[in-house]
Order: sequence, then C-alpha cells, then structure tokens
Amino acid sequence: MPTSPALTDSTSGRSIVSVSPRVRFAPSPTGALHIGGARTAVYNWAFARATGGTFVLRIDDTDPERSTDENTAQIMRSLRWLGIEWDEGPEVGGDLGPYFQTQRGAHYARALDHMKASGSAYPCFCTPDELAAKRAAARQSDGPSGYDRTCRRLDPNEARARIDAGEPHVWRIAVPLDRPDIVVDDAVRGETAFPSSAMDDFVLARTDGTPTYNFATVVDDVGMRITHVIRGDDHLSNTPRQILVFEALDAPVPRFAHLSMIWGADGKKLSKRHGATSVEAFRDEGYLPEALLNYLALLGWSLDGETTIISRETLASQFSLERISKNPAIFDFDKLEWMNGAYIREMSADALAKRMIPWLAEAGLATEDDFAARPDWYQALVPLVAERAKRMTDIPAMLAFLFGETVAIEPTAADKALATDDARRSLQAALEALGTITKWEHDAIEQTLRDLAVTLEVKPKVVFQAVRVAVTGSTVSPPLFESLALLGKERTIRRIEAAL
RNA sequence: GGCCCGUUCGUCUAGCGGUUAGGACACCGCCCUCUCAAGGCGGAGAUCACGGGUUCGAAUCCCGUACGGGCUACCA
Repeated sequence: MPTSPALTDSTSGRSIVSVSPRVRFAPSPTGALHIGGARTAVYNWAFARATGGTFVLRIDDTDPERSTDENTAQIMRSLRWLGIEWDEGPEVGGDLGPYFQTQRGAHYARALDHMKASGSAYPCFCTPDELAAKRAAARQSDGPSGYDRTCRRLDPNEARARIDAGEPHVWRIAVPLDRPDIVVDDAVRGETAFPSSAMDDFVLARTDGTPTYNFATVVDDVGMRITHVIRGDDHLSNTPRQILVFEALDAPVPRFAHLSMIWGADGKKLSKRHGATSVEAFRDEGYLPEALLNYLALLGWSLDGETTIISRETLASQFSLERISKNPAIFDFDKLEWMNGAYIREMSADALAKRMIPWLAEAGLATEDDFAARPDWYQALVPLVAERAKRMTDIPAMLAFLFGETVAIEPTAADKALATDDARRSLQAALEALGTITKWEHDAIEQTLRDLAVTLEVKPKVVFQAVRVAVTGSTVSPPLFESLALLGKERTIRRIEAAL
C-alpha cells in the first residue's frame, strides 16, 4: 500500500501537517488536447507554481481502443507550446512513476488486494445481460438505481470456489451500509454532501482485470501523493465514489476543485462547429501561446476583477483556487482575438520579426535565409504590422506587396483611387517627383508627396491613395511612407509606371 | 426516474449584508489621422433567472420554482 508523506488526523483524514501541494493533469490520450483540457492543465500548473508545489503529468491511457501514442505526443507538444512544463511525468521522469496508467498494473493489483483483505471489495459474477435486466427493472421503480448487491450476499466460500473454477467475475466496492453523507470539500463550490445510500457498489476491476476509471484514478492519486485534484466539473458526481475508494485504501482524501465547463456561443458543449477547439488548431490559426494562456486563465478565474492582460509570471505567482468562478463560461473568440492583438503589439521588434518569419515562409514570401541575410529590413517591417495584426496569420497578407517585383491592383481599389483625373495627374506627377529623391527615406518621401499635393492643388489624400493603390494594389495598407521606404525606390517607380 | 452542480450587461467577470452594481471584449459616437489599425475621450447596455422568507437593510443568507448542465457503464 502506498502511503502519504503527510501526517493525517485519524478521524478527519485531513492533513494536519502542511506539505507542499502536488497536483496532476491526467488527460486521456483519446484525442488532441482541446481547450477545456488545456484550461484544466493551466490551472493545475499555475496552482503548483503559485504554491511552490509540484505539477505532475499522468497519461490516463486505460482505454486501449481509443488511446494512441500520437495523441499522447500531441498533448505533450500542446502543453509545451503553451509553456506548461511538468515537474514529473512522461519524458521528465520522477520518483513516483510510471506515469502511464497502462504501466501501473501492479499498483492497481496491490490496491485491490488491500481492499479484498479488508473486505471492502467483493467479486461479482453477474453477467452483463443480468445487469442490464436489473437496471431496466430498477428504472421502473422510484428508488435509486444501481447494482442491487446480489453478489455481495454470496457466501464467501462459494465465491472463492467459483473464482477457483475460473468463472468470469469483476470486483466491486462494498460501499459501507451505515455511512453518513459523503462530503466533498471543494475549493470552488464549498462542501457538498452526497447521500451514501445513492452510491452503488460500482466496479473496481473488470473481468479482464483492468481497473476502471474511478479506481485507477484514486490508486494513482494516492500513489503519486496528490494533495489537490483540480479537474472538470463532469467529475464532481464521481467524487463521492472516489472518496469511498480513498477511505477503503486508508489514504488521505485530497482537496478538490471542480471547474465548470466551457461552452460554445450557443450555450452548447464546445465542439468543432464553433471553430477551433484543439490547442494546435489555435496555434495554426495564428494565436500566440502567451495570449491563449492568458485567455484560458481568465476563462473562469480572475486576478482582481479588473486586470485582463496577465503575464505568465503573474499567473504563476498569483493564481489561487479561491478566485475560480463557479459558472460555466462561454468561449469568446472575439475577446481572444483582441487579446492576441494586444500581445502582438507588446512584443519587441526583434521578437516579432523572428516569430513572423515562419508565417511569411509558409505564405511563400520570405525564407529563413533571407531573414538571416537582412534582419534589419525584417525588423523594420514590424511597426507596419504590429498595431494592425490580430493574429499571426494576418501578417503575410499585410506585407505581401513588399515581396516580389510587381503587384496586382484590386479592380475596386483602382476604381476608387485611380479613376479620376486628379488621381491620374497625381500619379503622373508623383512618378516624376519621386524620381528626383536622392535619399530614399520616410521623411523625404512624405515631404515630396505633400508638396506635390500643394502644387497640383489636390487634397493630400488623393495623392496618397493613388500612390498607395498603385504601389500596394489596395486602398488598405500599412502606413504609406514607411511602406515606400521599405519597398525601395526602383520598385516604387516601376509600380507607378505600371499603374499609369 | 434518482443524486448533485450552476444562473450578475450580448460575452468573460468584480461583488462575499449597506456600492450611483465596477472592469474587460464586442457595439455606438467624438478626437487623432495618408488608408486600415492602434490610441484617447464618451455612450448605450444588468429590475443581479423567478417566487417566497430572514433582516432596519439582500445580487450577497435560507427555502422553493423554472431553465441549463453533470453523474447514475466492466468510458474517461
């Protein structure tokens, strides 16, 4: 039997000596890490960091049908992308492993032996068909449904004989008959009581010997000395069952914190219909990990009710269970996008330049080699997009006109800004005036074009828009003079010629 | 059916017996301005799900109701 390092009060089972918290994130590798799981991971991680505790990653891969190594790899990749590092778990090791449930069979067997010996587990020979019939019958009557404990009344000798004879059986927990309400001490919801009479003798070990979720998770939480279980709301109703297992194992019951679900805009469970749901999908759509982390942290938790931009460091030092909210949250893509833009704006030119290269490369505009050859030019690009981009995926389109010799002019843009006489005069004059500039830089370009407008007696806007459309192909672009400076004199001139 | 949980602007939230119910996103207006943004200023938007209590006083405490959600598997 694994034991806890904490001294525990023999009556309450509560720790009476404070130990540093140990929390775990235990995803099932049956799919990609989605937004709900990621938020659970963030909270566990932040809590561990803020309390000086330990964050354990455990892979709950007991479902052989749906669990895959690729999913496990993707989950770990997603966590690391978010900047969430685990202190114990796959690839980093730890003293209380293994950290895959499929490798912990010996632990489950030992725990089950302990329960058999103490009489808190008993074999059940009822067949699936019989159980289905019992369930159907129970549903007709009013009382609580659940297993009717037929095999619990079996004579122990008979049970042993049937096991020896090789009869298929599962092992069920023997729920104490006279137990008072099971009270879940939840950091988010307070104390909630469940009548123990509503707990049926659920299965601990299947016919094939493998543990069920409610059993395995408790054995592991005990074995890994987990002090705080922070997980989704959907587990709240299972918690009293698990508490029964903790007690049967003579182990201290951890503190719980159940997080409400995350919904889509229609109040339904978040699904692909609502857009991206996996962490990698958000990554691919141009969201920054620090922005997603911040947004996720705020989806059900608040620092002070005022602050919205919260750094990783602040989160890791200020996070607390007390400030988790009880209500389900609807995922607001608009707010995430705003937040992502805020992070893009805050980034240093050097950092953003480096980070936008892969996106430019993917769009076929830039290459790592080109970046290495002229980093200054790329850094100068940053101010053009930093204030405008909401996601990294916005950037290539904003800068595309700076790459390549020519540019295709949008027909509607041409109609709007090039079709008038004033526009054509402006463009013609700009061509000549710009050609005379010897020092091709922002101020000179601006002065030249402004003077031009005065000379032609047209509004500066007319000149600017005409040049903008001729050079960038669109009525919407980054600031004009910076753009021309970065584009270079030759290409600017050629494009104006082409537009005339 | 049984057992649990939840309900404050459209959305995320603050609030933990006495507040003009605060902030953020989104929205609207003005300013700035070479377009688009960003930024600044301002606005609209919440009878705190509903009904009863308790209290001098309730968004805050208690009890119901309604509506959502979860669990009730040899799934996690």
